[in-house]
Amino acid sequence: MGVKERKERQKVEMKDLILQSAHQLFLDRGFEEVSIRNIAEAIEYSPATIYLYFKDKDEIFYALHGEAFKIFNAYVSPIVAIKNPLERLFAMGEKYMQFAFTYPKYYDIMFIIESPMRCDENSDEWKEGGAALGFLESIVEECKTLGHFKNQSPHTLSFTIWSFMHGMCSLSLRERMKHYPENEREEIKLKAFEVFKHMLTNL
Amino acid sequence: MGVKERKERQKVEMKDLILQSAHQLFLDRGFEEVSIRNIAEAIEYSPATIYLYFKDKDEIFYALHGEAFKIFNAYVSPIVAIKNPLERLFAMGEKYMQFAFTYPKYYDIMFIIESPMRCDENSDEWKEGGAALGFLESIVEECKTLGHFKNQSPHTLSFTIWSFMHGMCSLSLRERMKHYPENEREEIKLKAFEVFKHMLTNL
DNA sequence: TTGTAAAATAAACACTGTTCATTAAATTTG
DNA sequence: CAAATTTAATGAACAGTGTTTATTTTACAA
Repeated sequence: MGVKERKERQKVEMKDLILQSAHQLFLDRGFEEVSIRNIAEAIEYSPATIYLYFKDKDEIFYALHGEAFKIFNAYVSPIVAIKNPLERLFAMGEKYMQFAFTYPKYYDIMFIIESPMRCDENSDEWKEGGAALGFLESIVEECKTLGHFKNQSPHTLSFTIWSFMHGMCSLSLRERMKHYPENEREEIKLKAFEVFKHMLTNL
Repeated sequence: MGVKERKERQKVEMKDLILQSAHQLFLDRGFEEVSIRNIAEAIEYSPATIYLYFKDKDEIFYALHGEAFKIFNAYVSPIVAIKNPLERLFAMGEKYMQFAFTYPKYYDIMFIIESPMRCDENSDEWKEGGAALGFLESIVEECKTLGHFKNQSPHTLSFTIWSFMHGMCSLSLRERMKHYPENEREEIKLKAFEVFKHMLTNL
């Protein structure tokens, strides 16, 4: 009877099991450092079994890509409580930084790692990603209604802000700040963030 | 007699041959996509021979890292002809972008790829890298003498500028702009650059 | 209980970076 | 010049990677 239904349920359960295991391993070691065999071993199945549920490693990447954005959105969401939109925008920037350095492996998957990165048309993996970007744009728009950012389109300005935040985080995560003395690195990031906020305030 | 000298000369010649071959292959396919065996095949030696001249693949990475920065510095250098320092700064930003999209594989090695990235103390690989950053700082300093960027330290501001430029370039190179319609991507980058320049002008 | 459909796997393929014992070449010594 | 020694190059292997396929095991239906 309900055998077909149960089979489908078991199928998604197995997919979840794989994903959950991959999730934890990626968080610890990073995407490139985790092999299909590692995941298989963790769930006590053979490597070939993984391929009955995911076409290839990229397919797992896509799933975790969406997952990471969900976690990001949850991480950032508390800022909605902030009334002043400019303050909220700045708080979002701070949350973005904190997220990047708290969950560097997620950040990698979301913004740095090279992978097919489809989302041409069907998208689906970028639904959560687009939500995060849309959230930023909506805050920028709200700032505009209060008289900030004169003559600037929220669309363009959002990308400008994202670019700065991402640049700072990815340069740091990918160890391109080593020419700055170790004890100054944290400070220079914070100061650069202050400078950028100042630039936005007087825009 | 001069046999020792000749041997040393041959040693650096061999190193150069390997590097030259690796250089071309990396430029075509990217660092991760080129194997030691590929390089060995290209120079018609066995893979093990590579290891007589380079400790490991990272060692080759370091060499090419310096090489890429030399090419970058040469690419940017024409802007010294520009008298006005603010104009020169903006021209450097434009050159930076052009370089990133003209030589994406170099840009990868320089700023994105994950690799030991030492330079703790001895440095040497970052000599050219530091030169590029120093060049930027000197331009910012010159802008300050002309009254721009009041109350901002060139050190911090340089990193702020670098962060924005790198963020924009790396988001684009790593395909994180796919949620923007294909025909708008180029425009949004140019517009964001304009916005950032405007922000700097009124700083 | 037998036949069939589905799920899981062992084994292989073609790669990867890297090491090491062995062979080949060049140089020094007797 | 021949023998001994140092140096250079390599073949073969190790342990790993993503992925595919033929085979076996399991689960269900008749």
